[in-house]
Amino acid sequence: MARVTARDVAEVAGVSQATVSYVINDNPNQKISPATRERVLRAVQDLGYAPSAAARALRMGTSGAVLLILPHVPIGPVVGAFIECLEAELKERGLGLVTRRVDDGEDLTLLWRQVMPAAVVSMVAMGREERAALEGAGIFLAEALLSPRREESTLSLPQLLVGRLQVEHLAMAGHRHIGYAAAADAQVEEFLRLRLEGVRMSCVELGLDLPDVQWIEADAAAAQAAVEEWRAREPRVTAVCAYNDEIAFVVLAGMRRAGLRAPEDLALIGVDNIPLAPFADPPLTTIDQNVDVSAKHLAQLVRAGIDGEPLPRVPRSESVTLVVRESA
Amino acid sequence: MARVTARDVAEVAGVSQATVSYVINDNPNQKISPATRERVLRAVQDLGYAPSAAARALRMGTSGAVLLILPHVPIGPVVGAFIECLEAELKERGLGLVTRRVDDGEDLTLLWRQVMPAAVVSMVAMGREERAALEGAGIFLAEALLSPRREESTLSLPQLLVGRLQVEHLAMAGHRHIGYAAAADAQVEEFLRLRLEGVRMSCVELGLDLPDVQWIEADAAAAQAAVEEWRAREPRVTAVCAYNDEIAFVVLAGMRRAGLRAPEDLALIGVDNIPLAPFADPPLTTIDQNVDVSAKHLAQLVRAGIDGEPLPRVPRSESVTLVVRESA
DNA sequence: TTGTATGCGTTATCAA
DNA sequence: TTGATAACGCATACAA
Repeated sequence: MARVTARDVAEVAGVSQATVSYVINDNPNQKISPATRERVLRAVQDLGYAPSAAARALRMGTSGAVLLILPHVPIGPVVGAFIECLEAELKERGLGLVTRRVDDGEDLTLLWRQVMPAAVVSMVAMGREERAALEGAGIFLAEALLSPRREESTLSLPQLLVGRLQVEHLAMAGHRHIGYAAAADAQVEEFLRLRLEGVRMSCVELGLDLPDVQWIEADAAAAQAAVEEWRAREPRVTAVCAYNDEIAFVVLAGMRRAGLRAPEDLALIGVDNIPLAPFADPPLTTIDQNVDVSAKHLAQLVRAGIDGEPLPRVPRSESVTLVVRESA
Repeated sequence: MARVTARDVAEVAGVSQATVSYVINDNPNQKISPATRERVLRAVQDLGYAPSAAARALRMGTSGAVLLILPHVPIGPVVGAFIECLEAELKERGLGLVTRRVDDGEDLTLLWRQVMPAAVVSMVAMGREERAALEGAGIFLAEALLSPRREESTLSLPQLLVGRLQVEHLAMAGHRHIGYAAAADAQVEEFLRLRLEGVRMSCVELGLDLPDVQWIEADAAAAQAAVEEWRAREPRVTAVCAYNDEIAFVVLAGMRRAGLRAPEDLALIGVDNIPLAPFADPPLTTIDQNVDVSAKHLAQLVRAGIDGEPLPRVPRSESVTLVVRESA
């Protein structure tokens, strides 16, 4: 059962292969008589013809796909939602999404040269030459970076701001001595660094002590120890920023073991607003990164970039919002 | 900045384009002198040459990728882990993974004809002709289905068993009247149906009453109402199977509002063993589907299938294990 | 309105 | 050991 090609279709329909191509692609500067079109379409149906993506890509110089380059972070609810949303948005615009996670040393050039995407959405920073090469190849680049950059097509996911918002909320509630619950996972090191930096900056600006950092393993007993460290400090830590909501859940488990309640004994604020955050005990106050709107913006950018239209004005920096529940 | 082709490399290296191809692919039945190979490789380096995936795919008749076909379910921690693991396993074997989520009516044939994968891993059932067509096209098919089928290359993710295990554990603890916390999400309908069916079957076999089903929205107050319904039943429901761990968290939140504790007032068991399960209050007893071992098996199957080797003997049905913590 | 012919970048066959 | 050459399936400029 060999592959059905446009030639087979042409033969059955009694037309030339070119005509098949015209019909398939609704080529605008080729008028096709309704009768021929009809015959061709029927033949396509009958034979179950599907154009070869490879041949098309080879001919067109691009696969038409959008390549999403992700750093090697775990795919949790947030990254999942981001991919899901971006995928949906692009699909609506007739674009397919190919997702690739890359390791640190990996050669990005090789990657996009292979995939031949029409556009690249990257969450890892690309070097100067890399960007030039992409431009030269006619591939539109949209970046979604943790550290902001002043480019038209770059929007930043402001991790620094995330940290600041956490502290501001706690300071507003009168806390002066805060702790930081860091994730002991090398994969998220970059995120952690920036969020913690944001926390530090904010502490300095607001005249608070620097955060008291504890590394949290996925273990309630260890978390309990960390919590007790905070409580034993002089002066005592009264509020904690968690790296994310998962860590916050672990901290809550530690507090429970220590017989402590949030926010009375120790206030707690997370990041991500995962679906389970409202169901923590107590419901988790957290920072929402609104990745769905980022995805929407990215999709708009990509769409315009591919079509060569002027880029829509999209916020340089995505909005990050505080979600107040009960834990802080 | 036009694309760097094998011809450019050949020119720089002072050899023919065919030679470049030989060197690149380590063609076994072509001896290349070390000197030539060296020159070619240097030229490749200098020009930053990367072979065109499209051209290669066109020529070879396959893109070499593995196509993962997923139903349109939300990408939570479990599906995320599955993808992640499968991706890693395949990468280890030099295979790339292309993930596609398909809607219900979507034409799968079109999909694989376009991607030209070397193998397809499908979580949606394929029709008889579809499978024949794939075979004809020389594409290896491995299925990971919810409903088992007796094929060599099909392994089932036994959702029925998941439900049974939940009930068996509860029955063992002496519960006779159990409730079922169903997810009110149309996307997971298929999973829900099967898990619930497993619960029903097990109830019948063990001589328990049929489960008392409550639909749980993502809302603690609503969950509280559901919990109180169970408690008001005559005879009273003493244990609940949740559709998954997320629903279990919601039920726990509802119980908390109702002033009830697990397992004393109401035992609770989830499914999935998500990372947060140990940190619920109380820590969640649950069923682990071990998707990582499924992924491993699938990767083995795919590898053998592509290489035309005899398929490794792999369990027809994946193992599902009970993880006992404190909630039941 | 339709058909003919060409090239996209590879790999692989065969002759040198 | 190497090089010329022919597909692979498609889109399009150009001829009819």
